[in-house]
Amino acid sequence: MSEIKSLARGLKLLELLAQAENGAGITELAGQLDIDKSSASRLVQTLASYGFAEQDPDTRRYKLGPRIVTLSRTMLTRMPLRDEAKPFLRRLMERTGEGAHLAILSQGGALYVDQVESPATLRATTGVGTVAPLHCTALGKALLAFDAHAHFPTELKAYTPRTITSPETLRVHLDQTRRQGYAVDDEEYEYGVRCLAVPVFDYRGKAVGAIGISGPAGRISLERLSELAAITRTIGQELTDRLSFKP
Amino acid sequence: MSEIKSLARGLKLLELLAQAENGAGITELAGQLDIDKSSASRLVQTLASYGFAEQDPDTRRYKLGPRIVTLSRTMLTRMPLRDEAKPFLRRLMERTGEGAHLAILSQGGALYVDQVESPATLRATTGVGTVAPLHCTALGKALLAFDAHAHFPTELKAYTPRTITSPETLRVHLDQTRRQGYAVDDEEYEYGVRCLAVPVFDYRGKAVGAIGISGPAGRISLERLSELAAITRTIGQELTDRLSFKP
DNA sequence: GTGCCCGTTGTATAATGCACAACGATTGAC
DNA sequence: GTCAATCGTTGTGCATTATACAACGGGCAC
Repeated sequence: MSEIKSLARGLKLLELLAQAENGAGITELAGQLDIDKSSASRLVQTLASYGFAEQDPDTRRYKLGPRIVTLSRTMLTRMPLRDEAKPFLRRLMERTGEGAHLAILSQGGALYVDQVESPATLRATTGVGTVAPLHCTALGKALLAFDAHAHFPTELKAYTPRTITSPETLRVHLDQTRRQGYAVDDEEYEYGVRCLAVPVFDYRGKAVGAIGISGPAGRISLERLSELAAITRTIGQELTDRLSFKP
Repeated sequence: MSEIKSLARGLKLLELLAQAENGAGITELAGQLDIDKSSASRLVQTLASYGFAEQDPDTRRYKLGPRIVTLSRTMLTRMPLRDEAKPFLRRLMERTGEGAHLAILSQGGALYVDQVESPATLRATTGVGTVAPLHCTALGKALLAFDAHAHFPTELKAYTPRTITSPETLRVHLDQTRRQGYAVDDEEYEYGVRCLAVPVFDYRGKAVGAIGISGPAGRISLERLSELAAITRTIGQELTDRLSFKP
């Protein structure tokens, strides 16, 4: 049980550095963690000596270090699901013409772990590493509906007027999602952006992620929706089939 | 001076987890750091409780956690150079037809922090977060030649028969790079891949990064080299100009 | 079933991180 | 230009805390 306190503080400092827009000063950091300046200074120095933090030579303020970017990449390249899904994401993009994404459940949201951008000039781009809410994105809904580990969100924040904010409505919506086998985000997270997503299962039948497309509502029209859903479902099923032979 | 020991150990554990291909066990980790199993267990538990590590429920082995990917993204989005460079990277890709990259000096190499992929089916893709050697890549050479903070590599590892492995040759080569204002990697890092890069300077005249293109040697032919170099130099200069008004 | 190896947990001791304080450096106001 | 205030860093004694040792419980192979 017992956490290592100073390691925990160091990690909290990393999160604070991440939140700070233009870096953070030692005094400021110490205040937020309610620890002494000297402790904060030494902790951040340690982070810096391993490349996890960096000091601006001019302002003496600290920010996140480059080592994190490196680690992130090695983590992503070590993710088997990502390798398996890549060609299917490409196909999904080519057949629909829209940006394709792969997400997993993480940190109470949908974590985007890979993408294939659409060549169209007008494109909805959600970068790898983003955590999107579960209740108003297609990938999120797909995870929420099919992944047993997903916690039903306690707060349904409204991002647009179309966002579903009532738990009952969302539950009904998720039932429908399960029945039809794919999830839709109809401008519920961002104005003018529609998304479609389907879950992906591993050899044990457990949902391990979701793939989907995302694009301007003008191109992903309501008339094309069922056609695009069919394509997405097919490719999702193919990926699931591929993952069935992995144990 | 004095490092916080347990934080340092936690960070070392992160690096070990990054190196481990298929996750790592506690005993194994403890052995590599020469600490007790119990310490390693508690440290990794702390990492896990903040999402920096993750335990496979089946094998009980640990691997890197998803929080790192999130942090990496926030760090990249907070990097001003990246925002400034993005449109220039796009232009570079459009005018040359090759994949364009932005790199900074970090961890003794060239850290790729952004890219715009070529639409061509045959493309050389080096993902964001990769650290490439300085002596045999165009971006690396550009940084090595123009960034005063760059340390001359102690070991010049040969990746292909064309890799420059002699320090004297490399110094002469870097002099030439400085004179002509752009760097070339002629299949010195990867077979069949040629790259071109130019440094980018901030308002103080200090090199803060490099941008360049990378593609199959068939398309980046030696005849087109000077033409492509001119384009890259021009766009690099434009980005440098843009950064001059930032203080 | 039995022995082995793994990850986790309890505990006393000693090492380590912490609070307080002082120091140099930088910034801003007058 | 001078002074004061603030910031980040560094020393140091004390007390908290991380650690090593040991024991435990579970999974796996034989």
